[in-house]
Amino acid sequence: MNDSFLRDCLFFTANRLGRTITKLAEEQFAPTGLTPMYGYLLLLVNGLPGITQKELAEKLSVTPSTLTRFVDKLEAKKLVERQVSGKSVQVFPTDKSRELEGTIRQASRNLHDAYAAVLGTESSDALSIDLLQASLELEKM
Amino acid sequence: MNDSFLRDCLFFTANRLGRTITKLAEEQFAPTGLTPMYGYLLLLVNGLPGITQKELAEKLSVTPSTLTRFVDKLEAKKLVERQVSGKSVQVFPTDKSRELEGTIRQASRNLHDAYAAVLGTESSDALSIDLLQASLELEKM
DNA sequence: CTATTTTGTTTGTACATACAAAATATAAAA
DNA sequence: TTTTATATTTTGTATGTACAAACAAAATAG
Repeated sequence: MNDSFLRDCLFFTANRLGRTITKLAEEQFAPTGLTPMYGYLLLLVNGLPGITQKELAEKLSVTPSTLTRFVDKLEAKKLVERQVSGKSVQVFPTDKSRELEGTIRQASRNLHDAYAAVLGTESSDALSIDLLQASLELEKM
Repeated sequence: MNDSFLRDCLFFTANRLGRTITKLAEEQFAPTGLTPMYGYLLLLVNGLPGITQKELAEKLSVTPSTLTRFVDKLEAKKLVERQVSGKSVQVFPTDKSRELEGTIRQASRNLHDAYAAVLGTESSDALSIDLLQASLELEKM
């Protein structure tokens, strides 16, 4: 039978890799007490205190509604603070999130090391760039 | 600030592309009345009548519990039938699903054409193969 | 041939994510 | 200055997906 779509279809292969690497990433991020997405969100907020939700949604390529939910959770954990500013909402780090910065960066490095050990450093880095490039082009459609 | 993880981290870039292409795929699959994942599941069942849920879960790289949910929905829509066989469950197509086969294959082609028009046929096909290869290797971990 | 283990499925629950519609707040126009 | 338009966020709701536990059937060991 013809099940070539299992390898030929970018929808399928991209989401498959997404599921696989999410699992690996969650393991590596366990010490942070956060899932990888929340960890990266915190890095952005720590690095750009006062960044708006709109900007965060764009950088992370999630919808504004999703971002609202993320910030709700981080706020509940006292990891960020909201400040309304005109029609935007700015997001600020807390002491607690600044303390987590190092742990998150370490988890991120561990994740990279883990998959690079399997896929090779060169090729996994190249793959990541190709993926970003592809999504940027498709988002323009 | 250092937000290089937005391009260097395979967790992030794979899932980003996954979100982007899922949206495109859902548009192209709209005429089938199914989301892409369900469409591909039906193609597998049509091509291998009596395939077990375990085999389907492996081919699609989702967990067995997820597959149960998928089959529940397709069964409710009269698009597949279950038949218990020992501790396994075999899944069979219905007339309705066989009628949909052509529509699904067309949607799949349209999806491929849509992203190939943006990314290039060669490079999008190569990317898809790289993605599958990467997930196969990471799933061995 | 019974007791234990393994394998496959289902169910309860939880989270990430999206879309559409509603709410909010500023900016622009009249 | 009141009205209208626009940008941002939030809320309601829905789907995909996972894990852990429960369950059922089969395989294996004693």
